[in-house]
Amino acid sequence: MEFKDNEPIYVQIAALVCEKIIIGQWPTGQRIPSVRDLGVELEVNPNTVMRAYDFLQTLEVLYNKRGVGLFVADDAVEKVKAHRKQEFVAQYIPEFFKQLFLLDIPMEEIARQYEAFKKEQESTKIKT
Amino acid sequence: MEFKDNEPIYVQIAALVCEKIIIGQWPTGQRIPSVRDLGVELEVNPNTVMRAYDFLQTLEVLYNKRGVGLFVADDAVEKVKAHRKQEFVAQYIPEFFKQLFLLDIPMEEIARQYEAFKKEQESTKIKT
Amino acid sequence: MEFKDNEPIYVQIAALVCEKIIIGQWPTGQRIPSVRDLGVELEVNPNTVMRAYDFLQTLEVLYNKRGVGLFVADDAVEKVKAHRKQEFVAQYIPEFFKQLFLLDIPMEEIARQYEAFKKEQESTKIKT
Amino acid sequence: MEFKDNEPIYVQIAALVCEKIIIGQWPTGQRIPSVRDLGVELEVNPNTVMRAYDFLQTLEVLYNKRGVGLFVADDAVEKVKAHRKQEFVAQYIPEFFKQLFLLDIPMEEIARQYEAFKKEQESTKIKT
DNA sequence: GTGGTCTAGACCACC
DNA sequence: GTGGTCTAGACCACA
Repeated sequence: MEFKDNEPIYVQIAALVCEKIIIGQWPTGQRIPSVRDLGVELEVNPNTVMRAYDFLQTLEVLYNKRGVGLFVADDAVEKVKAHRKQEFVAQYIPEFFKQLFLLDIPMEEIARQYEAFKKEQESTKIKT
Repeated sequence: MEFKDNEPIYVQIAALVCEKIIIGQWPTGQRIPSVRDLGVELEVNPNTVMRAYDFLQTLEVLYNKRGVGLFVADDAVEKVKAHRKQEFVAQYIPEFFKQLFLLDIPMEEIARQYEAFKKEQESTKIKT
Repeated sequence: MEFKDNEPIYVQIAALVCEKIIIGQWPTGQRIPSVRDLGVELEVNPNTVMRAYDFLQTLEVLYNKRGVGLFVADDAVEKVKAHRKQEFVAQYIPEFFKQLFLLDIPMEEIARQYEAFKKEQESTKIKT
Repeated sequence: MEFKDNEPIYVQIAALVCEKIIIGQWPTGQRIPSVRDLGVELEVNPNTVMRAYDFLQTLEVLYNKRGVGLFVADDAVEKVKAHRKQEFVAQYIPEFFKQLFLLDIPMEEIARQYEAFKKEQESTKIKT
């Protein structure tokens, strides 16, 4: 897998995991891939995967059954959503509005583009 | 001034300068503060300001009269807007849409909040 | 049963067994549950129980009658108490005092809380 | 420096830093040793020091001036004390009481030992 | 097998 | 100079 280089890899992995949890690909209560396995799959060092898992453990999205593996917490989906939403509202939105305002981009255009984006998403979802 | 810590300070300073140019606070053709002065004002190392200015010179938003100082280019406003818009559309928007989609936030809510934001901006503009 | 995750499970099981011996729930000379039975009861791997039993055998708190099972040693209570007390004084107390000192917690408060704790213990003991 | 081997080194380093902050050896607002320097002093890898510093940054006890170094937060002392006290009450105290109760150790003995401990502490303090 | 800790060494952006 | 990221590889306790 290819990563953006303006953000640490482990952060991107954490985000990836969160998405898998949100969309239900890694269900609640289930064991997730070991750091070694995911490391091989993503072509990164197991330590890097661990750092991502570590972060999600402090968020209590994952928990550890020792000697067994890491598992998705029961309320992981809500926690992830809450965390992401908070970040979104606190950081993304203000910056977004500022840019829109300074660049004189009408909200209608954004809304139109978003409709197109949503359609695209749903069509790709069906394929998967 | 306090800076966000998820972005290099010099980038934030460059953005600040761009905004001053867009809103006309630093008009085209006019000399801008020295790195030392702005460094003192923002409480950062002059080198950091220098780096921001350098960056804007490569974008040809600022130009250098040797021994005199840095000046705002004639077509600075258009250049800045073009650059920012390109960045905004290419990087910001896709990520923004993705979050909106994953978190099930309706576009209508965003639009509503933006109206409030615009009103606030205009009222503070008058004060300044 | 749920275990603390800052200590190996087998150590916690060993401690649990010791307590049962101290309070007389598992009297001296008596056979104790098999690793399988206790494993089922505590919802852990039998191997983990085995490890706890092994540890207590090296302490000579338990002894093995081959083909029959594990039994509580005759002087188990004294041995356990001696062992625990030694550990308590050597490791726990110094750390405890250090914390108390750094955090400016008066000994009187601790003593008061302990009285409350004792009362609670005795009242629950009656119920059981 | 020598570390206990029943606890990760980085945790012990974090605790060490906290103590230095509490007793005022590393005052509020002041820069602390670089990861490299402290690594040399404690004879551990800089990465290990960093992990300790990292942890204290998430607790907002330390903060980062980028390219400059790490600094002790303004309210570091209170934060550290609050954090330690909470841990102390939630984990240490219950275990402490339980042991005292099971081992029939009178509170008076503990209190007496603590007095001795305090005197020793204060006499060593004078030397330093 | 699992996660976790630690080291050594490299590279980076930032100030 | 600073912190931060990443890798490779070793070792460990735990289950």
